[in-house]
Amino acid sequence: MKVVIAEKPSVGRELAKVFGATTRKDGYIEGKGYTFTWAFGHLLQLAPPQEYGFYGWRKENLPMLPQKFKLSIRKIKTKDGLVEDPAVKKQLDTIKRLFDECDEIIVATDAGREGELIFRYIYYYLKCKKPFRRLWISSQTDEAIKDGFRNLKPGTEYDTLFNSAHARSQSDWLVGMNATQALSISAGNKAVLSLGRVQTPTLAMICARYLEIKNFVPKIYYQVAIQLSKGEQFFKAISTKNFDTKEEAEAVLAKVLDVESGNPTGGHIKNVEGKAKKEPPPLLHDLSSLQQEANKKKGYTADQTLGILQNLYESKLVTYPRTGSRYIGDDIFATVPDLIAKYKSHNFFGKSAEFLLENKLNKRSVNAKKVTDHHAVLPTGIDPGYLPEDKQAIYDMVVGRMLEAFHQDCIKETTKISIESGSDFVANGTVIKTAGWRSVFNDPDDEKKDASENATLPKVDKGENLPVTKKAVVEKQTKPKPQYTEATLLKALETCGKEIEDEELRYAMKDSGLGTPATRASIIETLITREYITREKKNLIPSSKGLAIYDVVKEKKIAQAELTGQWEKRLEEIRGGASVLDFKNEIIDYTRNITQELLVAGAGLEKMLVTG
DNA sequence: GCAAGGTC
Repeated sequence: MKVVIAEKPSVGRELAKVFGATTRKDGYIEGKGYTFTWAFGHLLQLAPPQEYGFYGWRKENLPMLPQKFKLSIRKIKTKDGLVEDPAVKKQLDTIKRLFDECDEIIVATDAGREGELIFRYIYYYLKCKKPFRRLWISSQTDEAIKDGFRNLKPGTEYDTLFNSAHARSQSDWLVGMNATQALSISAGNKAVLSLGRVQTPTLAMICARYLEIKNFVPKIYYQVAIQLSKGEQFFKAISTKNFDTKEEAEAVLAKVLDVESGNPTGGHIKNVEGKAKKEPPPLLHDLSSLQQEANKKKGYTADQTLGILQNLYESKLVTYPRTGSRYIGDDIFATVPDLIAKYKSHNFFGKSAEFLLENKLNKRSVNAKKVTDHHAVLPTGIDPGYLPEDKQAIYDMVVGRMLEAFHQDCIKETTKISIESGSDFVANGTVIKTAGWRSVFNDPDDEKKDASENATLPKVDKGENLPVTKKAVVEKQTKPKPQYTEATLLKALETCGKEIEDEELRYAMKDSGLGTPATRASIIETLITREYITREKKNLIPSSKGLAIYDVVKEKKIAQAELTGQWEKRLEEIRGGASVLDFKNEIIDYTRNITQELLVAGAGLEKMLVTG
């Protein structure tokens, strides 16, 4: 018997279905000489400090550098504290029995670093010696699965991938556990002051933005605004220059040839420029883009959206949610017309669905090379029936985005009218000519609109002279960037690697950013639980505690996104066969340094924690 | 009491 182990039940069941295995047992499915079982993500984790004899939070224990890391069963919080998750324990027992009985294991965890780690932790924890081969697929269609099984790889081909995964895991433990204890102890051991490779740079981003806004000095400037009329229609134009003082603006205002100062047609049209602009549809949703949209439109937190989406996934209404890809492969694309057809008589999306069925689909979101462990989020086409409001809202965002993504470009026409009336003025306007994908929701254009922008402009010709019906000086001021919301923070976590100056580090982070799609919501929640940040309406604002910690760590590597870049670069080298030992030694060195530094630097925090 | 990673 061969046992196939997947990362999660949904994949295990899908594989079983393709093989025609149908005998459902508790925790696995049998049939056709195969047994299909699964994990629930990471069942095992690096054991906590006390399992190496580091009891309590004591300076004498630091830095904690286990000779050999141990694995322990994932814990859950109950009223009696942390206990081994009984569901995990049970599944692990099932896997152990199946591994004992089989003559070969086929590893079908997700095709990536963490997927490899999920399997290897189980394999080594169970002290299993059975041979294993690797299924490596990035699409869950029948064809891709069959093809993958015909091309199983030797398990050892992924040893270096496991090495890099293991190094990532241990490094996070070493730096995170030690830095957290060091800071907490030196601040008087009154509260958990957690630090980590991901959470601390995230906190730093929020604090830096907050301080930038707090210290922002707005600069006042002036513009002159005029209103012109063309027949019955009025439109607004703004001086092409900004003025530093009110006096300069008033001097320009005085020169305007408006009707009131005796000029019936004092607005001379110097030029009219029209341009058509194509706006391609947005890509399909990945988890992060969906969390951003849900935060913007409905105010849901990243964590809420993930929870709702997981729920929809468990009800089989949407595909796998924790994806970082906004693309699908050609195989999935082939199923899209049938999927769209399911919404033909939908009372809101029906029209869009019908349009798409009669027109060529836009393939912007179709690119197999950009599908990583999972493809973009799509509805499954199963009729959801009645859904509560929050689930309905998220479900509609998934369906609506699918319709948008395969829709046509939106065609806009921008018009720029240059006017002279004593001095130079300009009027801008944008008109949607063909709505294309924007017809799905018919939302107002979300692009930034300046106050000088006119929704529609009357048809005017070069050389015309029009009456200037109003004029005024407008006082304006420069604005700081806005505080982070969950939406803008998620975006920043995804893209922060792209702002790194060092080219190699930037490259190393090019498809990762800070954290992963599956973990970013929980990173935000951690910062809130620690009382480092609070939600104020949609904004994420640092607390005095958060700012005090930022002040202690802001110059240190643990607060920089670059640290992840450096690790990613080395981990990729390890995957390519480079020494694990060199990296581990560097991490141990760094752990020693940061621990020492924090044991000193945290002392100043004690007072803040007492006074609040 | 602690990381970051995965999932129910």
